[in-house]
Amino acid sequence: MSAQQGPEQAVTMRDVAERLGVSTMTVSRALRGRPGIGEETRQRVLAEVAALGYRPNKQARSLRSGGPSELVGLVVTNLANPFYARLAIGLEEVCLRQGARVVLGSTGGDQAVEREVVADLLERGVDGLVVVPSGHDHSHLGGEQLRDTPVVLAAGPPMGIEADCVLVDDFGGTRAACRQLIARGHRRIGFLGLPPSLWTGSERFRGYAVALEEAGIALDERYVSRHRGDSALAEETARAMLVLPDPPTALLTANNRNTVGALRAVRAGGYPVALAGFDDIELADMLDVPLTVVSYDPAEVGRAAAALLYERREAAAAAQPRRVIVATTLVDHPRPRQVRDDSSF
Amino acid sequence: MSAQQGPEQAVTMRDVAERLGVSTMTVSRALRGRPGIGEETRQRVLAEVAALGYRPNKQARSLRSGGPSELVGLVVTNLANPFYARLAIGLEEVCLRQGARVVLGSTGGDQAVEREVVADLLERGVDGLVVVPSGHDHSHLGGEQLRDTPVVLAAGPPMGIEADCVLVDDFGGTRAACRQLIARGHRRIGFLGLPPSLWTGSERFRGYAVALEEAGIALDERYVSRHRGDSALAEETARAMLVLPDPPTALLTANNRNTVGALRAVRAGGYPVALAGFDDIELADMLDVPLTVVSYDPAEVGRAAAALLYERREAAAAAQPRRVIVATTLVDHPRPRQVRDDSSF
DNA sequence: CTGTTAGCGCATTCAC
DNA sequence: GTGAATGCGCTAACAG
Repeated sequence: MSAQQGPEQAVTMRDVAERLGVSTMTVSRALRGRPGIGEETRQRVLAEVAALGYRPNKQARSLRSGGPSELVGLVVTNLANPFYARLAIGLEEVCLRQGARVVLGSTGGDQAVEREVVADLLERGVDGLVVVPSGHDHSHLGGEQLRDTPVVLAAGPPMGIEADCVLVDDFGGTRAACRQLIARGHRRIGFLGLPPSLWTGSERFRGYAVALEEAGIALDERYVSRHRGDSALAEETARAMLVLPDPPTALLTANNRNTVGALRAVRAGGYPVALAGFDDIELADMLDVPLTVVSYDPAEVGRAAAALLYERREAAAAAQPRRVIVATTLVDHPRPRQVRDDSSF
Repeated sequence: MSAQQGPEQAVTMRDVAERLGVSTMTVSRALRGRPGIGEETRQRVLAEVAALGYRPNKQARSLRSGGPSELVGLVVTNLANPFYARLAIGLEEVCLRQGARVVLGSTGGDQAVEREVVADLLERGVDGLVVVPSGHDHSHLGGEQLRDTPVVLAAGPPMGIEADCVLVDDFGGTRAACRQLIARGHRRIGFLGLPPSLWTGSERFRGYAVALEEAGIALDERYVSRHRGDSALAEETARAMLVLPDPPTALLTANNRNTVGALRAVRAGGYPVALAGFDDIELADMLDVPLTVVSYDPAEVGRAAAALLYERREAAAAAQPRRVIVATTLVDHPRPRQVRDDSSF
């Protein structure tokens, strides 16, 4: 139980050593499988360690050795966003192979908080940082203050600093989706997106615009909306587009909230409109409205980020910044995603 | 940028002290706002700290002071489960007020892994552990090995150990849902649940059974299924119930997967059946099938767990184990949950 | 008010 | 192969 009798001091290396009549160095060597110790001695030590239930203190170890803390910081706005949650899983998976764990740093999308979180994680001696940046200015993620701690940006390219990053193929995915709509005969395609100031807002719109251009379709501003709002606003916007004199026959939505809004608008109004959207939606197969989505694996973003982190450590620190793009696939009438994969709930 | 020129040693307290011609203690006192230092000196120190960009090393601090590491471990099966993700948010929120961050420990539902994760987190000197246990045997979460590290169980009661815990009102929530079905005139109510070996499986079934009993309705085993499967299996099971000679007029589902399966079965077959389920479902308002859900706030579980952790630290370590129950509410035709609440995606 | 001594738990470096 | 000294960065405890 967590409630102990006495202060119950932690067992230290010295306790093990004294009991065996050896020095702490011998214990240390045995524990870490280092050479310079007899096989017999090693066994004796390990036995005593098990008997006493001794556990090395990793903080002290990394302090003395100057080695890695085996802690990697993950800075995101909000884990409730399944993208981040799944990114975290991928990150943890790869970090674990290196013996490292992930420390959470939620920012709530606040740039000032992000700075604090980064500073705090650095004080904790993390070996690296994976950041999904909230703003456009990334200067706090570079320069002196980081003291050699590698940083990998996720889902957005570095701005104002040099750093490795992992991106989703926002452009290619959106273009593919738009192409498919065009291939199915649509020429008036509405776009519900995000502000151009956001990377995803800019790239996904570019995918839309390029696909249109490649097909020789002129971009009609009446069919374009780029704002940062909730799904209610998206629904409103979609509805407004669908009652134009010459309404679009298809809607391309650049993110989840817009997709949900568009779905509602279409369903409520019963418009004969094709839908395609970036990002998967749960239970999409159960909706009455057929939907094509641009799908990708957020965990892969996390895995790639971790890989970059560790590769950077191997390489000369000053090597060229690398950029990894995670691919997307187009999915029709998407099948349900298994979201809850343990059976406790 | 993360690529520096030289080894660029970290700035230490000594660097600050030497530059100012004072001792490291003076710097330490200034930094921690401790008394026993002149206001003027403090300002000089703080200025130099800022100038050098000095950051205290928290690992060294907690090592020397024997104080808290300000790290709390979260042990769950899988963050992709939104329950755990939101629990993590609540936990982080409260921990942050105490200056602590959350370290992730995913187990994948594997008991052996859970043991390792707990051991590893202890080696890292976490101040506390919040665990959503995978199995029935919690002995590895108690006893000597924990060395005074408080543990709080979440979503399941301690078994074989004494520990604080936070539970969801599985029983009450399910009973309320079942009562509502009964109040609406249903008497043949099917139940799709989890194995009795699981806490949630047992408690939620109890809620169902008690509600029936209170209404004087006999429990009919043909209407009861309790297995651990995916939503496809649940769909199959629901369908089988609905084609009975005397089919249920309502289905009560004890968790997400069963709810989804039931929804599919009902939708596909067009059966005139009422549905009620434990746990919220996204986009439930967009489905054609009306649904009542037992809703609760997973973040509250995290918050409560953190609170217990810190209260335990204040209290005598040997105080009585506490148990907090998080309330549930019944929601009809649930409104959409805002899942992605930042605007980057 | 400030500095000195000592040491947290462990590992590097060098003796032996 | 093993042990002693030394110090990682920081802070109690006591000195001045």
